[in-house]
Amino acid sequence: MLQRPALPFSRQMHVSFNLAADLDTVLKSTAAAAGLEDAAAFAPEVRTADPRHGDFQANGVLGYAKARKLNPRATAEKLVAALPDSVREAYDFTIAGPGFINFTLKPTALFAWLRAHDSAAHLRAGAAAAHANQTWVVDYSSPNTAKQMHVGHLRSAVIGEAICRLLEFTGAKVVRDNHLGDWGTQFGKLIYGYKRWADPAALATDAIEELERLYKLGHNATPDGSPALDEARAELVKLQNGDPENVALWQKFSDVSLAAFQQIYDRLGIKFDHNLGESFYNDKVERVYRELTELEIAETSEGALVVFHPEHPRFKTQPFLMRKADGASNYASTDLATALHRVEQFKADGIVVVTDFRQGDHFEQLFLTVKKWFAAKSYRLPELHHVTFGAVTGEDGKALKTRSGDVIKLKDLLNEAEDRAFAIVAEKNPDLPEAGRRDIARAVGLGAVQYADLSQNRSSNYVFSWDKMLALDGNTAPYLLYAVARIHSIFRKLGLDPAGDCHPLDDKPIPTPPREKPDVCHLMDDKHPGARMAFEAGATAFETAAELALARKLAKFPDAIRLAGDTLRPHFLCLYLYELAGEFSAFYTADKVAVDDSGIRARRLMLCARTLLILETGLHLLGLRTLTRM
RNA sequence: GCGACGGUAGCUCAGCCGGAUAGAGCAACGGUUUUCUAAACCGUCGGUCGCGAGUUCGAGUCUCGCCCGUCGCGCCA
Repeated sequence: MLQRPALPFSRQMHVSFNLAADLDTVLKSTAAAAGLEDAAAFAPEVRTADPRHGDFQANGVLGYAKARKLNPRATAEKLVAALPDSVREAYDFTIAGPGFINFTLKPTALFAWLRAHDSAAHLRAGAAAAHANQTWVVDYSSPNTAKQMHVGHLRSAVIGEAICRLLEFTGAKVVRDNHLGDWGTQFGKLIYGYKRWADPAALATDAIEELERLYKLGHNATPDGSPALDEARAELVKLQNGDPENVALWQKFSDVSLAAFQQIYDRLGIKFDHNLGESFYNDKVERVYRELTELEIAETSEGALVVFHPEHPRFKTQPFLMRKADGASNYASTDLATALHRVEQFKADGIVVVTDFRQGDHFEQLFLTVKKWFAAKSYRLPELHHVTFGAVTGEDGKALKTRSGDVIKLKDLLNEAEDRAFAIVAEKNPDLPEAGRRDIARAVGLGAVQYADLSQNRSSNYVFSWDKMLALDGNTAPYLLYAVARIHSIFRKLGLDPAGDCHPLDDKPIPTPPREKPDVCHLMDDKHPGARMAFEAGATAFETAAELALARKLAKFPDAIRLAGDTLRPHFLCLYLYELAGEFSAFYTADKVAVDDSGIRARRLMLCARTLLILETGLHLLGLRTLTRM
């Protein structure tokens, strides 16, 4: 997997991105060099360590030695004795306890890592090995058309977008696909209501609001068993049979819905590549029925076409119902067609579907079915991931509702976030002009909502609390944004540009990182790339506890990215960024940056620049906008 | 009934392939500002990791049983 020589640090100024991964590789080959028996089976298990013990620790010796009835400490000593110079140059190491090997980066190696990873492009180039040359389709948000997005749509959108960005950062080509709920029986009632009571003025001002009103009217006018319900069903049949008038209405519903959704998406930094809703797969389900029937994966049961999985304890009797007894398709059939389309049209290596946990059974059955189907047909089988998340509840533990008990519209929720943030900004920073405060409030308010959703393990329910998400203490967006703003402030005061790279995720191609940097630094000048870090020239070695703690935390960024990307759990990145911001705040308090000693000042500016780079890169990966002041 | 997810400090949550003395924030109490944004920092207090067994050098983490909560389980998505 690693094509580069696995040296954590070498004289060629080549520095690995993920130090832990490279250390693991080196230790594995060291085991062979040290003559350990069965060395090929030795797994070093290098991971980031509690800072009290060092930067990284290798725990693998214990399990390895125990399985072979060896003395773990003696084995560890043998291994350590054979460590190559590359490791000796870069790390101090000790054997501790029963046989842990602790590695602490030497300040020179730490310095070299920070020197090398000085731009978003370099960070991305380092991270891109994980999903290089892969295409991933991410299916998220996926609201129903002709309805408002409400608070229940927040998590899928926010988590999905963060996952897209993580996958892109780790090298994947990402296809963002909004699998809209744009087909179904509700359109019969909506058309019924629309044809009788549509208000053109209301449609012009807030179309979605009006469509919701018309659906309710249509629904209330067509109780079970009524002749009106038959009429509504007739409208649905006409739509399904391609009646031009109803198709045009349906198209209008979709168009105005998408326009309304985009207003939300714009605020959350989301832009879909495709909006292939259920309707798109109408003419593609026949093939699914045919192939699954021919393959005898599907069978008829009680008039419906279903799939059972005999090898599965539950799904051998719990059917996957893919065509209703009346012949109509349902979401199982369209989801099967969707999987096929993503593989055939997008050449997906991975598919990620982001929905709440209640759909767990459905996707488990879907994926089991897809695996059998694709295997039988020799279709390429992508990685299939159902990314689930828990419910959003109020502080009483119940579903989030307005005071009057209605569903909270997402639009209103985002507005309230901005308003609340504005009130805080106005209080904390009254000197700022109105426009500046508004802009800060937008970033802080929306960021707070996004970050609150992302910072918690997505598997559990999450308690929505304005006060907690907008707090300046703790693992919150304002705390992180404040750290970013303080760093900008330092550079602003000194008249310096922290890197000219304040928006690290702008659409730049992933470049091959330049490997040489000029030793001679020039005055800051945008026309001389590579010279913009002039303020770092003459930086001396890190000395203070706060400098070292911050520097060491910075070098753990690759591990956070790897963990979040591998598990599709953005909260690992959040936690890292929070800890990094904490280290920075401690450093900021303990060590003044703008000191007279040029060497000290240069190295502290370098720490500031790297902290800013990684905080901003990380926050942008989460979908947040960062600020230069707040 | 079967299954998924959750149960860790008073509250809200982290805790990666089993690893070292289980960590944060809030709340409570105490301290820090002629210095780059105090929207900050430092400290103190706070634990039967739901309960009980088991596996092992080592369990919050794995296995089994039980309790509690949320949710899912045939024609909604």
